[in-house]
Order: sequence, then structure tokens, then C-alpha cells
Amino acid sequence: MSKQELSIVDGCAPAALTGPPLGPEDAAGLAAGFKAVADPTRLRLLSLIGAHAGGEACVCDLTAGFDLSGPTISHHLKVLREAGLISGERRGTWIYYRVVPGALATLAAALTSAAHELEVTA
Amino acid sequence: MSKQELSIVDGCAPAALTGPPLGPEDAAGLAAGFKAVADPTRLRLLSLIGAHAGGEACVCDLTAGFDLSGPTISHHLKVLREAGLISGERRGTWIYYRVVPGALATLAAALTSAAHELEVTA
DNA sequence: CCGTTGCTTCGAAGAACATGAAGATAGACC
DNA sequence: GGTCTATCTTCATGTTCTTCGAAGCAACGG
Repeated sequence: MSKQELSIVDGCAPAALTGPPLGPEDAAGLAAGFKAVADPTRLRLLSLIGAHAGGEACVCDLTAGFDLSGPTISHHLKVLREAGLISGERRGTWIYYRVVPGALATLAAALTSAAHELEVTA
Repeated sequence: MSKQELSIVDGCAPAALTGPPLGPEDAAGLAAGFKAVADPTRLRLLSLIGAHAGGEACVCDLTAGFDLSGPTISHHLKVLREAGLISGERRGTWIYYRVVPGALATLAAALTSAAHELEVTA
């Protein structure tokens, strides 16, 4: 088996921590998404891209804000891309990355639904 | 004491992926929270505890739903506890765990604020 | 056509993590 | 008090992740 691309928005499954006890498959898909975000570098990358003018940034803008080598930034970008959280587009010399809004919202929804239910229960 | 307890609700920092470009410290704290959730076992653990009657469950109820050994479940419970996502209380023979609602909401807020801003921008 | 710049992939070293086996602790029951 | 069950804590091991350097494509300018 090669490298399977686990995307958050794959089957648009409404996986959440509430309701049904969450089967192993849903848990694995959700965990893959959180794992992509569970890194300070990737979190800042996401933040930097989102905060940039126009909602998109080229890699040269990103590497400037870190004390990491180019290949390392590229690696984290790839992880984010394979998780379906960002999308890259080549325009001339530079490649511009932008955040995919739906993926972030899906991840947040799994958490908020659980938090909401808990508040109601409490 | 080398092992520092990284709790999501530590300094109630309003860290989010939006607004300021997210400094290294905030990113690290946020990443620690997501890392605790970035595991299928812990995600299901969280789901199981939340879905249980009364919002709390003892370890014996939890281990039944997994193909993992007791110590392994205990380990994941410890990670969740140190991240401030759950709290355990001993009542007689069993220890009952319950989900801390605020921590989950804090994590979700960091994602939702970013997703919301992106939708508005788009 | 050739050199430069931007970004990615390949390969590898080191650290961190998940898991299980064995031992230790806390409470319940006789 | 003694023993049993339930849970937690080390310790060891195999796997995965992070990071870097070197090499490989793609686009621009001479």
C-alpha cells in the first residue's frame, strides 16, 4: 500500500463527537485532520496564509517568518495540502497557497457540537 | 520536574488563527491541544465519555470498547487529562472521567474564527 | 542556450509517540 | 488483617514524525 491521501472533506461525513459513539473509521478520518493541525509550524503557516492580503501567500512570504529550512516548510505545506486544508496554485514564478474554508469548518464542527451538547447536559 | 502540564485553558489566551499572525507561543499551546485530539483512540475515548449516561464513565466502561490493553487506555486518558480536556474523579472502586466543556470549545473557537473570517473574505 | 531563482522530492539522522508487560498503589470485601 | 479487583506507573520496543542537506523540475532573464 502506498501513501493514501486522507482528506477531511472526503466523503463529507458528518462525523462528530456527539450522538453515536463514533466508530473507528470516523475517528481515524477526524484524527488525520487534527494531526495535520497539531503542529505549531503548520498552525502558524495556516495563520500566515489566512492573514495575508487576499487570503493567499506564496512560499517565499512564508519561509521568511520561520527559522526553518525551505524543504521543511515545503514538507509542512504538503501535509496541509494532502489533508485538504490548503490548495496551491502556480501563477508564473510563484506558487500561491490559500486556505480551504470548508475543511477548517468541518474540523471545528466536530468539536463545537460536542462542546455544545456538554454545556446543555451540564 | 521536567514534565510540564500544558493545559488548553491555562491562561485563557484567546489564541486564534485569525487576526494577528499567531506567535510561536500561542501556536505551541494550541498545537498541544490539537495533538491530544489527533489520535483515533483519544477521539473515541472523548466521544464515549461524552455519550455515556450522565456525561461520565469509568475506565472499565471505556476499555470494553477497544482492542487495546488497560495500560494503553490509561496512557491515553493521562494525555487527555494533562491537556485539560477531561477530569477524573475517584468514587469508591472506580474512577469516573468527564469531559471539560471549556477546553473543547476553546479549541473549536480557534478553528471557527478562522473559517468564519475566510468565508467573509471569500 | 545557459544561469539564476523558487519550490519540490529524495534520503537519512534524531526525537517523540503508541503500545504492551511487569510492578506498584488504592479501595472493597471477608 | 488478608486478599482480591481496579487503576496507575515505570520500563522497553517498534513505529512514526520532524528536520535537514542534496538533488531534481519549472519559470524567468540574459
